[in-house]
Amino acid sequence: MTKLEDVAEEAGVSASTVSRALSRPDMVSEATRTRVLDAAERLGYRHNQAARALVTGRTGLLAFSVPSLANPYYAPVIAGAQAAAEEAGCELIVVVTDGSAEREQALYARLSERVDGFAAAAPVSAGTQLSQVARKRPLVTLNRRVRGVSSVVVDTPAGMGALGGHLAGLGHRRIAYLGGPDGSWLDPRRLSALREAVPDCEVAALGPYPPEFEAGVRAADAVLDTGCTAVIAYSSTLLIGLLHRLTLLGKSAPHDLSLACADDLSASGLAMPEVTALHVPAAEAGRRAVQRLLETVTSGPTAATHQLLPVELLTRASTGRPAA
Amino acid sequence: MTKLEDVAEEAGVSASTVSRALSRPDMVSEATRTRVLDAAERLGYRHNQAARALVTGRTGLLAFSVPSLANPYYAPVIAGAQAAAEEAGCELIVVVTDGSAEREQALYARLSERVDGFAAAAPVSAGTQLSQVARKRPLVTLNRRVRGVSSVVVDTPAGMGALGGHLAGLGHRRIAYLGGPDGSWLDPRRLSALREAVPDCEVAALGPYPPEFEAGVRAADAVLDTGCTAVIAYSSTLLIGLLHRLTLLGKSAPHDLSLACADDLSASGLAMPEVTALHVPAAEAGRRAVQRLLETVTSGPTAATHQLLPVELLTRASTGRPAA
DNA sequence: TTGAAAGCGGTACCAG
DNA sequence: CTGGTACCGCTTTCAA
Repeated sequence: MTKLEDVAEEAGVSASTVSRALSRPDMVSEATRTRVLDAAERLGYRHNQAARALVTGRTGLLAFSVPSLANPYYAPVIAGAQAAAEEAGCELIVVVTDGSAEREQALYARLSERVDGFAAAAPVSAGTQLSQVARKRPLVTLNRRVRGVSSVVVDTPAGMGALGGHLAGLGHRRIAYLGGPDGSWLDPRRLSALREAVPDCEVAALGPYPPEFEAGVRAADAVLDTGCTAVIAYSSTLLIGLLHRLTLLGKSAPHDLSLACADDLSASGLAMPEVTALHVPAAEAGRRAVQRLLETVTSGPTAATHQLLPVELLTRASTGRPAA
Repeated sequence: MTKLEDVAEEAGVSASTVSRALSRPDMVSEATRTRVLDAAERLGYRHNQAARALVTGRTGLLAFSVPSLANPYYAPVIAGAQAAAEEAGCELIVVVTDGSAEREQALYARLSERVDGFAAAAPVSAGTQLSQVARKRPLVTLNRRVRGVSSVVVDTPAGMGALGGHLAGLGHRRIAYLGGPDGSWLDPRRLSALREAVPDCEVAALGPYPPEFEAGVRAADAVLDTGCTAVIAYSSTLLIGLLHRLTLLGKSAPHDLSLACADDLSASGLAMPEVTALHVPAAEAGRRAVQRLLETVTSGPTAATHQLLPVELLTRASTGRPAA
């Protein structure tokens, strides 16, 4: 591999100068800079991250943990995170936690000396544990807010409020909410927001359900049993399963039941069955989390920031007035 | 951070001895080994990967590329890969390529000096490009076979043959195959295998389709237009979309149409609608790919190996005799 | 079997 | 603004 010294020789300067020209361009004269950059280009020079990490203490690696990859929700989140990391010349180590606090803690322990920081999507560890981690390493949580830890949260609770308002406005008085998964920080907040938004309605909270097609299938009968005229599923895969089963039972939306989803459907490539849903800026959330993480990494510990990303209510054909 | 020297002091030996005790236990005496291990334990010593990488040239990082994370197929694949990497003390850098050859090449260029090797799931780059990469860095392909490059391939073509035999045995003579995605190496091989297995049948190849619910919805009419009595979808999400649309049209399986999936349904949490499908050892495939990669990394370049993993035909209620 | 010493490829301080 | 030099933490000769 071509190293600094090779470039130095090619450019007729010292290794230190090459290092500066590459990392702090403003510390060398215009002339040498171009000469060095030229030489580096000619030789196809690339930084040796290990060597750099050894002296700077920064590895250029970020850990990004997600509860699961089976939920398509995280596909755009990771895409956004990856894009942000790449722009900063960093790489993402994606780790799946299966929604287990132990696995989360294990990964913090295992990786804390290998990465510059952690982004944790929907972590289930105790708040105190997360604060602890944040004291040792830069940490940003996604869809979870902990005192003293920077976070990016998609405001689905507000979206649930809007969704509730929409349904109540159509005349619904009994609404079912298919919640889940266990340990979710957002889930109870969505439910509360919904209840507050529709004080005149009865809200039947069902669940928890995993974000899977089959869970939606299973949930259908429970939903019908509640006698609700509208149902909100917290995830798109859940909704699709529900939809499937209801169709099989000869129920159609919005005629027999209004159907809505508290999650984005576009990740599932779902526009065809026109389902009322919340548009969630998932890629943006992933991007923001990593950007914020990089700020902390670069500028050292600062006061925690909490970003709340708005969601948009997309009213479509699956919701309507309840049957008399 | 506690370093080698700290442990050395604690154990009353030199740093070199600690290094040996930790990395080549058989090179030190029983007594010192335990003493060193004790000391290391006491101090909570952890290797500094950067320092180690600088001298050994091995980073303990593996790149794992996948076309997409929206397809739940890759969730177990990555889980298996991650487990194998973790057992070897390595970390996985997961990169999404969106099925683009340029992005694949870009990632090889970007990462080739940062990782010990590459595992590429369903890469679309030209075979010559992949061979080229393999010459510079250990490379294992998954669901793609290239001369001279180690590979792990799930034998879905054989599975398609079995599926075809099953359908033909039931009396089907016109079978539709919903294929995709573009650039897939396996896809044409599955189609050929199907055709060979059912020489008496007419096989209508539809597609390519992306592995999305909505694509399945859209495909339904095309399927009905073919007048086929059975349909095989290449991915589970596609199948679910198809199933939804067919149900909506009042068609039921297997009465109106036999339905099968060339992909595993369990990743989608799908057992309820009893769909005939291939069971694909996805986690095992991911695990094997990484294990083989690690072998190459450890033992240096050896002859390429090609592993073919069998799939299992799960015959369920969605397939039956065609309606007279 | 063990210790001393020489780097691995960079960065950053210190003179000049 | 530039070059010389001392490390960063670990592995690996080379001697003892």
